[in-house]
Amino acid sequence: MSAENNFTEAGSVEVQPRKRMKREDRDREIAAAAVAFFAEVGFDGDTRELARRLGVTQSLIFRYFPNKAALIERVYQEVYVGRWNPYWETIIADRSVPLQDRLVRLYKDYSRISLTYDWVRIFMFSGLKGEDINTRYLKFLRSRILEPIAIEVRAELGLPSPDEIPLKMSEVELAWGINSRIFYLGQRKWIFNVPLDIDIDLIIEHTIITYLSGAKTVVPMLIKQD
Amino acid sequence: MSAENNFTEAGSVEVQPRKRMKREDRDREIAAAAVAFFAEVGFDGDTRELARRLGVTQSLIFRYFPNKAALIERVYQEVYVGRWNPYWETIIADRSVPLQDRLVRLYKDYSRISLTYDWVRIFMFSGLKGEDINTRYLKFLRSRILEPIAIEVRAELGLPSPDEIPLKMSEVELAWGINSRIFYLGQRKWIFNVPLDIDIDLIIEHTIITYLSGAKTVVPMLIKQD
DNA sequence: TTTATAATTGACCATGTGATTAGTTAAAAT
DNA sequence: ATTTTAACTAATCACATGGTCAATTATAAA
Repeated sequence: MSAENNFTEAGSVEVQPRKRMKREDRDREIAAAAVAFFAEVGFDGDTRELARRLGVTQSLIFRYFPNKAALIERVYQEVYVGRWNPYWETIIADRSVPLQDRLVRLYKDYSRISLTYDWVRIFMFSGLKGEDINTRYLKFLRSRILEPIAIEVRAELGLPSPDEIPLKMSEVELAWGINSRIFYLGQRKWIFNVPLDIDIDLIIEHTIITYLSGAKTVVPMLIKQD
Repeated sequence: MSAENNFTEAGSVEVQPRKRMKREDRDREIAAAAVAFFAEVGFDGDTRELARRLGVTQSLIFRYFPNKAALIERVYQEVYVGRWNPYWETIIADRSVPLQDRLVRLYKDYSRISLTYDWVRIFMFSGLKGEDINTRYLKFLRSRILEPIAIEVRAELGLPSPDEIPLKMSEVELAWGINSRIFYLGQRKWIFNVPLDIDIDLIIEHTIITYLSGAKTVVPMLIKQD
C-alpha cells in the first residue's frame, strides 16, 4: 500500500507519473516491484524483465542496488521482517479471553499476512534456495507463537505449568499442526492451484477446534511419559 | 534403487563401470541422476553440471532426451507417477481394522515415500514453476485418499452415509489437515532446515488422534448445517 | 535564465546455457 | 580379424543474463 501517489481529486487532471523520482521513492518502488516479480517467477527472474515492468532501464536497478543478491536481501526484509506484527504475540497470553477465541483471532489475523501470494511463494523460493531466513523465521515463530500456545493449553487443561513440568517437544509439535494447516492452505491456493472450496476463516475455526480437542486427548498422555 | 549393477560377489574382482552402456541402462541412469540433481538445485540447474555428475558429456544428455523439458517431464513421471502405491487406497476401507489403526498405517507408509528429499523438493519446484502435475496429483489424492477417509469417519461416528447426506466440502477439508501436517514435516526437514525433534511415526500417531478427536467434535456440526 | 546536481539511459563486456552436428571409438556381429 | 553399429565426444552456435560506465537530460538551486 501507499505505492500510489498519483491521487486524482474529483475534477482535477490526471497527474503523469514523474519521469525522475527522488531516490527514496524510486528505491521503494523498485523494492515493491521486486517483491511482486520474484514472487511470481522466482529469484532466477532476470533483472531486465523486472526493469521492463518498472518502465525503466535495467542498468537503473544496479544504481539502486549493488547487485542482485542485495535486491533479493531487500525483498526478504520487506516480506518477512517488515510484515511481522508484534500484536500477535500479545493476543495469546490474554487470559481474559477464552483460549479458543484467542487462537482463532490470532490465526485469522496472521493468515491475512502469511496467506498472501507474495508471502507464500517467496517463502518457498527462499527456502528452496537454502537461505537461512526461513530457518530463522521458523525459530522465531516457534518461540513467539508455538511455545506460548503450548503453555496456554497446559493452563486451559488444568495441567501443571512448565515451571513444574517443562514443555515436551511433542507438545510444541502439536502446535506446529496449526501452522502447517494454515500454511498449506496458502500453498494450495498460491502454488498448487487447488481451489479452497470453503472460507478460510471457517477452516481456521475448525483447525483450532480440532487442535484443542486433540490436545485435550493427547497432552495429558504426553506429560505422563518420562 | 536398482541403479547399481556392479554387484561384487565375495572374492570376485570389482567390475569397472562400462564406458558405454546399453541405451536402456544409460537412460535410467540419466533419469535417476536428473531426479537427484533437480531436487537439489531446482529445474534451472544446468545440463552441463548434471552431465559432470554423471561423468559424461553434456551433449550425451541431448542424445537421450530431445530437450530439457522432456527430461524434466521424465523426472515427474519417476517421482510422482512411479512412486504411487495403490495399496494405500485399499487400507482405508478395510473395516476389519479400527479406523485409527488404518489411518496410522496408511500415513506411516505414505510418509516413507512422500517425505523423502527428492519427493518434497521436486513437488515444490514443480509447483512454483506452475506445472499442472501438482494440481493433478492433489486432485487424485483427494479422490483416492481424502474423500474415502471422510466416508470412513462418517461410519466410525455412526453418522448417515454419504448416500443419505452427501459429503460436505468441509469434511474433506478436515481430512486435508492430516496431509498438510505430514507434508509440512517434510518441508521443515528438507527445505527449511528446521530439525524435527521427535520421531515422525510418533507425530503421525498424534496427528491421527488429533484428527479423529477433532472430527468427533466438528463433523456432527458440519452435517447439521444445510 | 543559467547553472549545478543527480536520476536515468544506451552501448557494451564477460560469462553461462540449451541445443546442434560432424566426427570418434568401444563393442557387438560377421 | 574385419566390418558394422551405435554410444559418446569436442567444437561450436545463438542467445540470455549480471554487471559496468560514459554520456544524457530532467529537475531543483542560483
